[in-house]
Amino acid sequence: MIFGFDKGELKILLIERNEEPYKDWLALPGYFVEQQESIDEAAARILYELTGLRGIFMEQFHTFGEVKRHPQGRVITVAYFAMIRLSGAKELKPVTNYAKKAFWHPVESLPELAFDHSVIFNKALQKIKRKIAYQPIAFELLPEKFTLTQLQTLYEAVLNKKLDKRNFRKKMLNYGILKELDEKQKGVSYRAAKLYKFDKRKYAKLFKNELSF
Amino acid sequence: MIFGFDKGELKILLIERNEEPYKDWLALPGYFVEQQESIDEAAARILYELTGLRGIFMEQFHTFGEVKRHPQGRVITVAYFAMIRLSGAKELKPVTNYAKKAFWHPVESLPELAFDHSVIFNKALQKIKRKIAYQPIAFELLPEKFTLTQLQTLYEAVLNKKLDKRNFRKKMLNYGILKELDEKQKGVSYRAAKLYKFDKRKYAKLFKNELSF
DNA sequence: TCAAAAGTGTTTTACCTACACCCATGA
DNA sequence: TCATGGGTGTAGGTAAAACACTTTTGA
Repeated sequence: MIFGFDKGELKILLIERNEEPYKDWLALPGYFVEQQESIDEAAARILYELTGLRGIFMEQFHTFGEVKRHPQGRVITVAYFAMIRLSGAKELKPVTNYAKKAFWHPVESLPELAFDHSVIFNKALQKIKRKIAYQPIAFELLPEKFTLTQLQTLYEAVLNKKLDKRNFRKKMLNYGILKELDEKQKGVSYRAAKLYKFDKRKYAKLFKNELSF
Repeated sequence: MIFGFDKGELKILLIERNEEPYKDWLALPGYFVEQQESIDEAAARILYELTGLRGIFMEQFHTFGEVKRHPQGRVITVAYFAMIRLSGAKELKPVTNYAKKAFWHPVESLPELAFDHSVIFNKALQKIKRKIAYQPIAFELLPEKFTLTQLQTLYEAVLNKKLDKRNFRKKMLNYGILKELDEKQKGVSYRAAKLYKFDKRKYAKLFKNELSF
């Protein structure tokens, strides 16, 4: 499950399958773990094969092991989610043969997916909804420099509800984990907004393990 | 990982292994998934073989897939935690042959465990520390009828810190998920405390999915 | 009557919520 | 000059935290 955020919408990466079963169906990216790699490494490798990106934030969230979830025998899936920055048009050229193509799709109005992938998707979405409230995963989806409105729009997209602008800003700035930059937005036809950075050091200092947003 | 709570202490069930590798070492209970069962079913079966109990609260929490975690080749472990009521002396007679014996051990001062089981244990403990704050898992560890002091002692054991009695009671009762019984403790040589029950229906009514304790 | 735990309120502080207008900018 | 989003403060309510004494019971 690879999440991205673009134009105010939360999106996930889907592939069109090129293998039986469920050939031509849409599915979540994923493949088998090799003999000599850990499951974390496998997840990172598969992400790399699909997007060409490394060093991306990834986290395991659940393992699916129903007997009948794969029509041709038992398959156990260890599911991960990743979050990547979708700044501009990132080219997607799958280096894999199990996928015809890969593309971004908004999490609203997802089509039916192969296998039990809709179940997996729902679990992931639920997980990040909770997680965004106490860990700084939102910043993984934004460009390095972002405006408070972008950040708020992201929260609104993930939580699927409107937030109050003044309260949101107050709260965010109060945590003291944003660094205000001496820089403003460019190329907009309205008052340019200040840019901010996520301040990892302050975050790490304040919260050894976790943070209550 | 099977948690229990007894005499104010949080405990887990350990086994002494009867198989190589790590024969005679202490370890977390667990074994292989059969061909025709889901991983959830396997976890429930293994719990049953060890304790004779069914219908216990269980939840998957992480999957461990490092290449070298098992000396004799690759083993992927899907780890679950379970919570059982330890009222009185429950007999433990392992029906399994991979364990010589099984016994309860306080989570404080755990000895070194086989494989990477100490890592697994720490992850589980971390998980329930967070989870007890927003989901009613504590009640799974207590007898059906319990006093507020017992409940508080359990929270203190899990969170590993003292809580204020008055604030704890106020908060708990305010959630409205406890049913006060017309009954009191018996056999204590001090003022007997009121007994309470966890009220599942009220909980379900108030919170479709989750609760913020 | 003693020991042990049950049970109970108030004050202070921090945070959450609701709410509306002026400002800066580029087109 | 207009359209668009940027940016700001306050008041009221709710929940959290700190804190100590009286009551009940059985031994």
